[in-house]
Amino acid sequence: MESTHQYLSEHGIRPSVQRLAVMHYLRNNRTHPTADEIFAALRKRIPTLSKTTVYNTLKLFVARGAAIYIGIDEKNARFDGHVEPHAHFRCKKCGKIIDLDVDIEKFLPERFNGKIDETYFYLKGLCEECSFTLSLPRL
Amino acid sequence: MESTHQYLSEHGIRPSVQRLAVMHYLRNNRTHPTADEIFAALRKRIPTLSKTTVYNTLKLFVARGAAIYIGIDEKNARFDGHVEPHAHFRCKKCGKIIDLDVDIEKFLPERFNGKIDETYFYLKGLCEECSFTLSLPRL
DNA sequence: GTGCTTGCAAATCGTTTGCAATAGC
DNA sequence: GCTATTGCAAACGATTTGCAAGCAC
Repeated sequence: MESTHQYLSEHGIRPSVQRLAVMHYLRNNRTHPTADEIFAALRKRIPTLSKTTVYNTLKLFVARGAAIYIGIDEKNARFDGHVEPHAHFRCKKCGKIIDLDVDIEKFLPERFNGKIDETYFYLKGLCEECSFTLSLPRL
Repeated sequence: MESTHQYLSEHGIRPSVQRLAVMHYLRNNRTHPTADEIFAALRKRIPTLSKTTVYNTLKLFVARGAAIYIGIDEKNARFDGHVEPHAHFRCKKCGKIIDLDVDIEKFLPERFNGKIDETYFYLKGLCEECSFTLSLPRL
């Protein structure tokens, strides 16, 4: 994988210890974390890190197209450091969010006279593990 | 259009002045309003209405499948009283949210071993009016 | 009267803002 | 030294909660 330094640089984002840490976390943990989850995870290595900086940094990343905002969870904003178009699935039992390869391009409406430049495709239901668990007989 | 009374009844929701008003507003104003917008609009006719009731009511509608939650706007929850699957487009200039007929069924992922039971397709960009306005020469 | 519904006030909590301290060139 | 960045504390605002009063059958 491309270095985090280089990835930030390609998006016109000056590196800092905090920014590198947040982006590295996003790109190496495909869990679609909340700002708070990122904060909790990085605080161990960077004890001076503040939640404000995590929020500032995520906002900067999204503005520069280096990360995407995921609105699949009604409670919290979630973020993804992989910006190539793809769909997200959220399990209603375990809460896990999974990336799905869906060719979103080919489903854009044919007759629409505006200009579409962002697409979000969210799916909800039961993930494989949770549907399997539910199908087991009660002990 | 089907009566609001009947629509609520079909979803197992007991009618009340407040519930009828909220659902009638949702089904007759396809603006995908926020709880606050609904509250502000109905307060005129029902001066005793409280925002808590609007929230309670919307939550009940979503739980019973009589309305859907729309997470396209990062600031507020929005609601739609039309529950047949369709996509939503939000103009980044004027903020308007438009319904789009997109056959969501046809682009569900083929190989996915979980169970999908909710789909949300959100598009963002410039609506027809706003892209036209932007293309005009400055006066 | 019993259970459901409403609505007020207060609490909650994710996120933003103001601003002074700090770091990097 | 100057500008960008960080981080603390306070503010904000949408939504939720606790609970007492009101309504319906």
